[in-house]
Amino acid sequence: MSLPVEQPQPLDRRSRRRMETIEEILDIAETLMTEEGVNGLSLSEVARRLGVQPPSLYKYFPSLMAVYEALFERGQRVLCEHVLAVMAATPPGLPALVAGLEASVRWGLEHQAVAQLMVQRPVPSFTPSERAMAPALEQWEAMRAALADAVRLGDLGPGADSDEALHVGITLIAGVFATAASNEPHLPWGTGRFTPLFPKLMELFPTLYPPARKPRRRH
Amino acid sequence: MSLPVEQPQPLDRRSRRRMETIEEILDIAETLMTEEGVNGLSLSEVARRLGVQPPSLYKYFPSLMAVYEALFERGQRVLCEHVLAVMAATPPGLPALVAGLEASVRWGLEHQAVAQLMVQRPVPSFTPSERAMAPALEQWEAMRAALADAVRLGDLGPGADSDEALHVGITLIAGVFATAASNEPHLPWGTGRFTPLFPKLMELFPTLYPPARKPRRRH
DNA sequence: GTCTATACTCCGATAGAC
DNA sequence: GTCTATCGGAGTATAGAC
Repeated sequence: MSLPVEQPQPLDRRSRRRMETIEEILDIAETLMTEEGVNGLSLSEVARRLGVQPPSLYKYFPSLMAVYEALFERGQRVLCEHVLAVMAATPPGLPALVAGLEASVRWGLEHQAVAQLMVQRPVPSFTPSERAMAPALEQWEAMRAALADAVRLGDLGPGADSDEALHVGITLIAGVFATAASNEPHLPWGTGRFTPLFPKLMELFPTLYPPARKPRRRH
Repeated sequence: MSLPVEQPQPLDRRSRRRMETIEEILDIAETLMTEEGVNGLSLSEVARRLGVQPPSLYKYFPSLMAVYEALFERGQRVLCEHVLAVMAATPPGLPALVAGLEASVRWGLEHQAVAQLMVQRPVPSFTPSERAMAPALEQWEAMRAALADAVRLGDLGPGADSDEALHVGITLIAGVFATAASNEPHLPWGTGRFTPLFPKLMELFPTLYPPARKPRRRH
């Protein structure tokens, strides 16, 4: 997805320091949203924790909404890279799909505040740009391709090569995320009442789209 | 659940007028949360729309948090009554369970703001009281009983008489609610990309808990 | 790029007259 | 039970000195 040269590093010390500050601002903002809710983000409090006066932040972000936008964009980008990497490291077809879905919901639970900003719309006055949305589309395309692979490899029946099957997957991970985040936000994956259900929920795919012949991956 | 005499009606005109005002305040608050987000609720704006000055509201509610509490309590109570009525009017066992789950998620989509207040915790400084929570427990107990019925009637295997199966149901409706509310909040039930998946998701129950013999309700 | 100072808006809540 | 007046605080954002 990205060539070896990610950022050509034409950055002088000044620019690099500036980017570090921006990242630091976003990290503080993320912590703050975790503690006070997504709507609890305020530039004054960020400035307080960063150790500067509020007006200084306007040298880095032109408005509060710009901070939300940057958080949204960074979240989508990081999540997408993570999910694509996990899927690429997993056997194609149904295993890759399941691994990608699990990686998504686990990342969401580890970054709950940003995840809420990304999937719900808790700040009505904020609407993400199309550019910030792009990684999400890329991620869904990858899962859509995994469904097609699953059909081709005989993991699932032909009906699974469909947007409907993708939406089933999205609905299932949304359910695990919502229940776990609301009821037991601090438990690690695999413990508690909801995240252990994930493997069982994945059985819905072969139920809804049964393959004609039995799956190939029988050792 | 309630005897014919619900409220003995010992209410004089004054008390009745007062209760009407309280309901009106809650209705306005609900509309406001729908428009501006759950956090967008403000007593000043409620007063503006009610046509009074902000201090007047303090004759009905001692604080903003008390309004949240009343909204939460009313939501739980109304939802619980609705779900229990639907389940009682449906054949017992798996059909009643599915009907109750569907009624829950449909009610949530028709009252999205209150539903978010009830299941997520978008206002960190607000914590509902145990009393306001009680109807929710009653509702889960009813669904738990429906699962037991389903096992007894042969709709599901013995493993379905479990909290785990209940959590599967909760996770599924949470997923439909989250995806539909976020992506297509204004579409009626049964249209769009997510709510039509509900019947398919319900197939997960017999998949996870297959009955020994085939279900009885073959006419 | 940081600061001080400030303008502006909004809110929750209380006191007290009527 | 309504109002006016007010306190006290929060926030976003801008202007301008250094």
